[in-house]
Formats: sequence, structure tokens, C-alpha cells
Amino acid sequence: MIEPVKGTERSAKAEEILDVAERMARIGGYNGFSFREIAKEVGIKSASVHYHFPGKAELGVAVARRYTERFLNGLGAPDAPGAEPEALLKRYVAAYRSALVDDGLMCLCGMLGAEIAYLPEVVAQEAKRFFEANIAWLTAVLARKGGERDVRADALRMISTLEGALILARSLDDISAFDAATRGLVTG
Amino acid sequence: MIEPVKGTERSAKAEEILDVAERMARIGGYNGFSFREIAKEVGIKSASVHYHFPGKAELGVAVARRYTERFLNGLGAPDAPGAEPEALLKRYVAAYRSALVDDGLMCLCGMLGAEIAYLPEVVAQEAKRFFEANIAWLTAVLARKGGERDVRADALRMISTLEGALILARSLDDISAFDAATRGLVTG
DNA sequence: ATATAGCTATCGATAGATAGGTAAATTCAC
DNA sequence: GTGAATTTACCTATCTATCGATAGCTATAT
Repeated sequence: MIEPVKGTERSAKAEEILDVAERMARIGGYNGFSFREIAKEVGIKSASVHYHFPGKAELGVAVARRYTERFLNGLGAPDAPGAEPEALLKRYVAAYRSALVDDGLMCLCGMLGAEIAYLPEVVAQEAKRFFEANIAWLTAVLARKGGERDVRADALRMISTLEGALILARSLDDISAFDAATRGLVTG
Repeated sequence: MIEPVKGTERSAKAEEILDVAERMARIGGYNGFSFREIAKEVGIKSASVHYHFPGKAELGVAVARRYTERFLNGLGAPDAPGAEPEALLKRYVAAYRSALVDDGLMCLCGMLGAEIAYLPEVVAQEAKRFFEANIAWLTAVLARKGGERDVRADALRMISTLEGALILARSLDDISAFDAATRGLVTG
């Protein structure tokens, strides 16, 4: 049998469950996914979803963790020697735009963040961790640009604008609203 | 009996229901409020909530309409003769900050906007209307400031940043994150 | 009389969760 | 190497709680 790669020790079915749960959560939030609906889509019974993830909170945590991990991986290291700070920031904006244009979905943690006061504590913590990791990445990149700006404030402003632009563009059903709202975010 | 003011032709109980529904929705989104929970809090039975609002979608529409109306009323006319454009913009930012600091809640339509693809069409339309009205108000104010900026883009950016800053500050449980994210939004 | 504003009782659907069973794959003792 | 024990990955069946919604009744107020 083929050994699973270290750090990827999850079965194919479990990954499938996470795929479906993530998509549903990015449409309808924490209440937007259910064991029954996930099971139906994956082709198993709801009790079998409980086998892979004991409870809804644990499933929520797993979805958020994987989302954050993938998101950060897609960005690369903030201090990568070959990458210009400005190019990294453009990549950051493009990651959000891709959620909107390619996936047609909200940012998972933007969605969970909106519902933060309603979530099980463990899930809320994961949403918080997503934002903290984003702030850390952005401040590291912005610090490389130099200048005497408040890099933390700039990072918070970028994240806020991008999360809000997703909401706005989806509400207006107008992708150009995202582009207009985020224009000048990097260079300005 | 005292006649209801024109345009306010709703009973006190109906307003109470809207109060509770709004607060619940601003915590948990569209699935965050239910007829049963509202009824319990208001002190009636869930069937009586259906008397005032026939279905959940209608209740959702009523909550969103009232929220939008109050929000716009709180801003005042964008072309009020006595009000400087910059003061109006500061008032706009303060309205969002008040949701966070005074109410400790999300913006209702920011919440609904995040869930837009999950909502009954009539409710989604109300969320969209909120944003369209906000864009109209902001572009009117920004146009008064003059300059050759793209006022629509500036309006979209302001709304995005403010909605996102609410999510971020609540997720981080840090009001100062809202202030940092929105610093320079008006003057800058 | 009629409209208002409630009520009780109940419906079918769905939620998350659990108990207990089954068949196949894997691991371990000899 | 082989048989026994164990683990994996599902299953059926069922539980309680809650969901939005409806039918039909009662009092009160206009």
C-alpha cells in the first residue's frame, strides 16, 4: 500500500467531505452545511460522516484549518528572496479575486468571521487564526517595502477591504465592483 | 387610541419582533433567528409571530427594510446644506463603528451579503438595495468634495473596508483593529 | 359584524447525534 | 505462512430537538 505523505494523513473520503463542507460553508455559513447534505453529495450516509469527523464543531475546525493552510501555501513565504513585495501584495489581492471569480464563493473565514459570535468556540478560534496569520504575512511583506507607514494598520485595512469587497461584489452581482473597490490597494 | 405616525403603521409587538429578529440575524445570519426563539424572547407563541409576518422570508425582508431605512435616516441627506462633505463621511464611518462598539453586532446587510447566495431571492434583493442606497449616498457626498477621483470606486472601497473591518475587529475581538483598518478612510 | 392579536395543537422536514451491526483490510502471534 | 485479533469504513435504525408552517379556536376592540 502507498504510504500517505506526511501531514496529509487523511483518507480520500475525508478530503471529499471537507471539499463539500467547505463549498457549502462558503455559501451558507456555519449553518449552511449539514451532515445529511454532505453525505448525500459524497455518496455515503450521514452516520459515516460522523465516523470521519465526530461532531459538527470538529468538522468546522478541520475545514477552516485546511482552508487557512491552503491559503497561506498559495501565497508563499513573505520573505521569499525572488519575490518583490509589490508582486506578493498583488498575489494577495489576486487570491481573494480568485475566490470570487474562479470559485464564485465567499472567503470561508470571512463568512465565519461574520458569524463569529454564533460559532462554537473552537471554530471561532480557527477563524481568528486565519486573520492573525494573514496579518502576520502582510506585515512581513509591507515591512520589506520600507517607509514609515504603520504596517499593521495597512495590513488590517487590506484584509478588511478585500473581505468587504467580496461581500459587496457578490451582493451587487458585479465583479467589477470588486475591482473598483480594491483598485489602488497595492500601489496606492 | 393614538394614531400611528404615517409610514410607521406597525404594531408595537411587530416592532418588538423586528427588534429581536434583527439582533439575532446580526449575530447568526439568516439561520440565526427562528420563529420559536423570537417568540420566546418577545413573550408570545411562535404561531403569533406568523400572524405578524406570514413567513420567514417576509420577516427577513421587513427586518432588512427597516434596518436600511434607519441607517439612511441616521446619515441624513447627502446634500444637506449645513453639513460639510467631510463631516458627512465621518458620520458614515461612525455609523459602522457604532454597530461594533455600541451594539456589539455586525452590520445586518453585511451579514446577509455574506450569505447572499443562500438567501431567499426577496431577502437577497433587500441586502442588495442596502448597498445600492449606500453607494448612492456616498457618491453624492463624494461628488460634492470635487476633484477628479472616481467617486463610485471610492464609495465601493469605503463600504468594503467598513464591512470588512467589522468582521475583522469582531473576529480578533479587538475594537482598535476597526480603527486601524479605517484610519485615513475619510481624509486619506 | 368584523378585525385584531393572540392561543393550542399539530404537521412534515430536517438537524446533530448515537447505538450497534457488517464486511473487508490490516496487523500480530505463533 | 497462516489463523486470530483488531481496525477501518462504512451501514441501518433510531433518538431527541428544532425548524417553518398551518388549521382552527378565543377573547377583545373597533
